[in-house]
Amino acid sequence: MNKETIINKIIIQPDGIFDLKETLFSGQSFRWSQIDILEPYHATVIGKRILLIKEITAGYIEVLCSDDSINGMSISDFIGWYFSLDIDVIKALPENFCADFPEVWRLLKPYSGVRILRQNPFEIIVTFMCAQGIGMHLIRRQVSMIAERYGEQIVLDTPQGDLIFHTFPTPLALASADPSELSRCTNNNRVRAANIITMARSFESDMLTPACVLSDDCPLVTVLDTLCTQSGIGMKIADCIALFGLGRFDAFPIDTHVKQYLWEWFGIEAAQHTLTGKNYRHLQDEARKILGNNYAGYAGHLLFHCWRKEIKKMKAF
DNA sequence: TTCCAGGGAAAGC
DNA sequence: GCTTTCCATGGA
Repeated sequence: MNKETIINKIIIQPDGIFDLKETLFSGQSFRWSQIDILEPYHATVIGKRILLIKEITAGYIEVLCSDDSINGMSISDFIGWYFSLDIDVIKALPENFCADFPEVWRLLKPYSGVRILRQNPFEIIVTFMCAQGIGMHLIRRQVSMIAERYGEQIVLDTPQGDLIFHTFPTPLALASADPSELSRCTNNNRVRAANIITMARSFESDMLTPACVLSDDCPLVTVLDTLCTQSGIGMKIADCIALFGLGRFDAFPIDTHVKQYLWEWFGIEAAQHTLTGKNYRHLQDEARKILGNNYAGYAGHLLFHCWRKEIKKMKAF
């Protein structure tokens, strides 16, 4: 059993002026959880290191970590990269966006602090394979159960007592999992469990990793096509993997909420029709005309949260 | 009981 | 190739 202690306390001051407060952990960050020690923290495990966010204000982020580096980067550099603090997607929107959609612009500006995290590709693939046709709550539960059952336990030694964390399982751990046992972690969905195992074996044998590793050089469509060869990964999930796990901020996933705001906010008529494969691509093209190409997915994610919270009045993130 | 939840794949045209 | 139908599960 690994026992970790917090050895680092670091203050990060983003270059841009983001109001990260409250919005930082929105959405795709399924493995972030609130924990209670003396005051609210947010905690997650990156590789084998534990990361705690102690405080976030408009000007800085205070971070605690169990090591002085992660993935070969200093904690400060890692945080900047991990939270994509270099991206100001509001500024990256096309010039005429504000003039063309003033009401959306007004609603969207407070969401500029929503960050897309550069999360681990394998973890994101598994996470979004768990995300078909079910609610956020159940997605989170599946990911937690998978980590608890197949990940490595890490204990954090704190003055207030031990806290238990789990690393996300390696591809090998899931590749060798028993389907019926894994299905207990996937809402008893055996097909999903089998798909994850098959994917993990592909990942292990480098059938998937080239597209992931080389994604920066790889045309987006090639990355997506490679992902879609896996059973259990369709177009939407492939886009989510590219966006949240491969740093492809041009990938634009379309789900039921995105489809709704594409019609309600931007008047794209095709968004009233069924999401067939052809219509899905068509809607992406239309969205890129409005949001620009390079950060279409990033902007879409802000719009996604803005829509859910401001219009649909949903509380859960 | 019914219907929805950040879809996917098989069957059908 | 594109569209419609079926599938699967938990929770409100």
